[in-house]
Amino acid sequence: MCGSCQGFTASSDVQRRAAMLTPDRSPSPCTTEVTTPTLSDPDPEEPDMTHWGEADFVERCHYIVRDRPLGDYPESHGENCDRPMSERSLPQNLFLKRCPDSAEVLGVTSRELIPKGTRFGPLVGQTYTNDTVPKNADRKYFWRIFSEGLLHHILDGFDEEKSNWMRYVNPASSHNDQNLVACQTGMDIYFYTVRDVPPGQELLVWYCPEFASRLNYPVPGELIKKGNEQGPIGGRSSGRRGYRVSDILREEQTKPHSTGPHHLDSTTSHPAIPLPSVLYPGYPPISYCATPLSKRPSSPVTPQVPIPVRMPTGGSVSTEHYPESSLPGRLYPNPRCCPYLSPHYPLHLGSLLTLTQPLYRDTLVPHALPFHRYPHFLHTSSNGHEELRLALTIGTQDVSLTSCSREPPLTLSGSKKELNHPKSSGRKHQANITPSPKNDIKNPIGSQTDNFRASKHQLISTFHDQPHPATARALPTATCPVPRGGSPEGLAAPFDCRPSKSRPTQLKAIFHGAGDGAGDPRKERRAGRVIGFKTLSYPLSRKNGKIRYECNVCRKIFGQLSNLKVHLRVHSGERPFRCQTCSKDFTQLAHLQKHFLVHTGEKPHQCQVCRKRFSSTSNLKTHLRLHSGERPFQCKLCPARFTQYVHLKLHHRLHTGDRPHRCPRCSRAYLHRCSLLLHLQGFCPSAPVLVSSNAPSVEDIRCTNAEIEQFDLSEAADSLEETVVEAQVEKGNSKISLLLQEINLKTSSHQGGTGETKFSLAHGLYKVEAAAAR
DNA sequence: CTGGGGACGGGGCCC
DNA sequence: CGGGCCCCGTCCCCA
Repeated sequence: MCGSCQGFTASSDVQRRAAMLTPDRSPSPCTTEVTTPTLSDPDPEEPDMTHWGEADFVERCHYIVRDRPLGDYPESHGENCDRPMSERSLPQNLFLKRCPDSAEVLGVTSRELIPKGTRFGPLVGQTYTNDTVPKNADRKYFWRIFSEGLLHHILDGFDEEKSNWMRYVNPASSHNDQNLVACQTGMDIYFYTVRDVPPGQELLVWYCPEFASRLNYPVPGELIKKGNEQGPIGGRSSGRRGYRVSDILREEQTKPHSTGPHHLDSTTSHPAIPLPSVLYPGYPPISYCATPLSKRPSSPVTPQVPIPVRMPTGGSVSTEHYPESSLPGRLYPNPRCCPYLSPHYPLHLGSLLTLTQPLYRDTLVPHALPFHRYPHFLHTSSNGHEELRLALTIGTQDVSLTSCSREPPLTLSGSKKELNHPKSSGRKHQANITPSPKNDIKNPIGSQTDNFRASKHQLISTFHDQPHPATARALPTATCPVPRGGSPEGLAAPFDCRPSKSRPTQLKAIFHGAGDGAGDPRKERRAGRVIGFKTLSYPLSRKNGKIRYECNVCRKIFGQLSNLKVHLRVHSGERPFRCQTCSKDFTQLAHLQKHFLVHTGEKPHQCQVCRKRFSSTSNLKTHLRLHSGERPFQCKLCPARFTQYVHLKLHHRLHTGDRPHRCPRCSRAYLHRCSLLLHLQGFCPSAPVLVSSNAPSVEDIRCTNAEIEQFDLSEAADSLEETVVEAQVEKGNSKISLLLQEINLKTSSHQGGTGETKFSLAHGLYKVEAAAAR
């Protein structure tokens, strides 16, 4: 590091000093630098900076002081190089105030005048998630990082070897004492001086108003007031340091939370971090993402933008310092517009997710991804018109995310849906979830994709819109804990960001759309909003006094609405349950649970005869036929019988050559004459095309012939054939021709009315007429 | 080709 | 209303 850039030199002339220093936002090889004043130079009449928003500090801060490189400490200080990382990171314009007896660090003091509007940081510490935060963690050094109003992760400065000097900065207990404010920028925390700090003055920090608001903490002005109201707890030794941590924590842990639905995790001593409610499996983890990144197959898609995303495996330490500007080969997004790509990336699901190279894929696939489990991956740019894309790999699947904040109104045809988030300050955004094309084959129903994307994003947005549940808490005063330093967090409110119990309600709402009338299909219809299949009205009918719910896609009838809703996933392509091990998605949790037995090797179903075990009851039942001798699937053309239907179908192929009823125009042949007759009722693709509005489409013909094929192999065809043959014998062939004419007429009149295929109608009529012929 | 088994999709029903 | 359980059906693989 060059000498000219080693922090400030002692001088009272701020402007002169600043002119010698590095401009803001410019990467410098020096770690301690100060920028030239910007257009918004300090103004003597400038309003109180303690009321600035975080964006104001980002925009208007004048100077940047970076940490000292870790290897730099011994040379410059000549002190004990055995100091922990936190001490070695101290910039040269600061010094540590130590206890004379024990050399224990008591605080951080300015070595020289530090001008107003100087930024320190970012804060470095150990990163915790809900899963990785130790039960007995000392929360005194906890700093909470928020995203979209939700707790994102925790930075813990407790470990001196895994944190920087900022851990030693004491919290301010009054507005008068405060000279630093803490702001969150992106996923980092910075300290800004809100007044000139003369040499020898201790740095004292409190949250900026925005930060305090997120935490439901008092702003400094209120802090002292509340502290006075509360009165001392155990007295104050320094007159500045606030509150006895142990008392507060003890109180917090024994006192039920009075606000909101939050509750303590019964299994842990600390409140849990809100995480997506669906985290599956609940089984013991078995080597999630065990494959090292280097061994993963590289993507065939060339990354367009390299995004450095590190996903440490939980509790990792961030010891690097990250300039805001880009470095060659590594792109660091501007935290102001893309704050979520910070190197201090959240470690949620760190053991479950692995981020590899970014991929931009715009192929739309109606293949559901349970992104509501990873809401922290979806963020909106602060610029309402910008689009932020994230690319990542979940399991083995490459996914690109597109987040944009401007959306056209919702339409049925799969366009994007406007979202209203009542609790998100009017912010609107949408995320497009785009799995890689390698899953395209799973569900090639393109028109449903956008609908699904919209609904998924509603899910995600809902998580983001959870109100921060931290409880406002009066701050008692207390003696100064030793060692000193620590976050204001450690002195104040409990660490509690539980998922809201109201979440299911919100989840319900998002499936039907957000905003007015969300969740109410009637209101949705009135509002003219329809989201995919989920909000389509469903025809209702009554049978024996019970409501029957009909799928208006395939016309299936369900006795319970919940069954219909699950069924609709078949059409929407939604597969909300993902196996974290192999990334397969399922429509139902039960299916995922069954599937997971594949990974665990568990076979819970045992044959009581031979003790052989099976993973599913179905397979056990099939197996039991071997013992019972039951062969329910009999060939119609020979005495062969089978234990499984699939074997009968394969067997039927042997008889294909024996199909006596051949279509004179195409290659199709049938076992039963009635099948051929049905085929000839307008479903032979080689038949002359009739110019008629009722003429079936190519797709109709294909589907119907497939149905006829199935019917031909079924027992129903056998019985029907017998009946019709009997009718023919009794009443002559004219009956058949009349019957077929009737079928033709009626299918024509029904077509397009109910969505039934011609075959099903014809088949039904055929049966009716056959019964009548008897 | 047959037989056996594994895995999965989907619906019904109950709580 | 949603989750859990059970069941049936289907596809696929392999010996």
